[in-house]
Amino acid sequence: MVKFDKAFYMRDGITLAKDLLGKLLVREVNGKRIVCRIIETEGYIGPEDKACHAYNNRRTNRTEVMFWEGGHAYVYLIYGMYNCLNIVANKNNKPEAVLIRAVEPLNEFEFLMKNRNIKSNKLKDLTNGPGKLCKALNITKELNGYDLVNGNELYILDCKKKFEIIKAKRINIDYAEEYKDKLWRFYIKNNPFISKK
DNA sequence: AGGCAGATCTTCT
DNA sequence: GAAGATCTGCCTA
Repeated sequence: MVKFDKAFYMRDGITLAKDLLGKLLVREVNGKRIVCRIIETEGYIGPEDKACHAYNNRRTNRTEVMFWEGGHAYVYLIYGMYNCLNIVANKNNKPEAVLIRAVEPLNEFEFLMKNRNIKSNKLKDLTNGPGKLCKALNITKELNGYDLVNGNELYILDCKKKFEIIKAKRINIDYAEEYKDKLWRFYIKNNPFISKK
């Protein structure tokens, strides 16, 4: 299996959101190598997307990484408690990113359980949400700006497995006016690890 | 099966 | 000072 090169990430955020489905997200930490399949994503494309943190080219400490060229990790804290992992897309100064909303764990289940520390012992509760998967995979703001092309702590591998893609509205962006109804959420049909519906 | 409160804190106005 | 790309446990039915 092949690690993606820069060119894979240097495309628009919607195309990348679709193309990341089914690919393998790899996290190396504590001497372990955790492999997950990406099941659900959302595209955010500044500056015109009102749901995007970089709407109207808003460039701040937080959104800075979105303006970098594709292939970096954008990790931010949400609701004071949870981290969310995004994959930066497109070229330099095109603030676009793909939110990873859900993944399917393929190994190291006990490690993920321990990180999550919840009552449920169901496998599907481990990583079926953006905050959940970050906690399970030990992804924090230390990885903000991380280079997915050259790094070995977090990266993405190709996978040729086939599946059907469902398009849907993005989640929890009611403030985004006409952009809240864009079908920029994508997930793999019939996969049990979807975050909602 | 669905609704709700609470946890918790960075970011930007 | 308010809001937010969320999640969990507890409650009712």
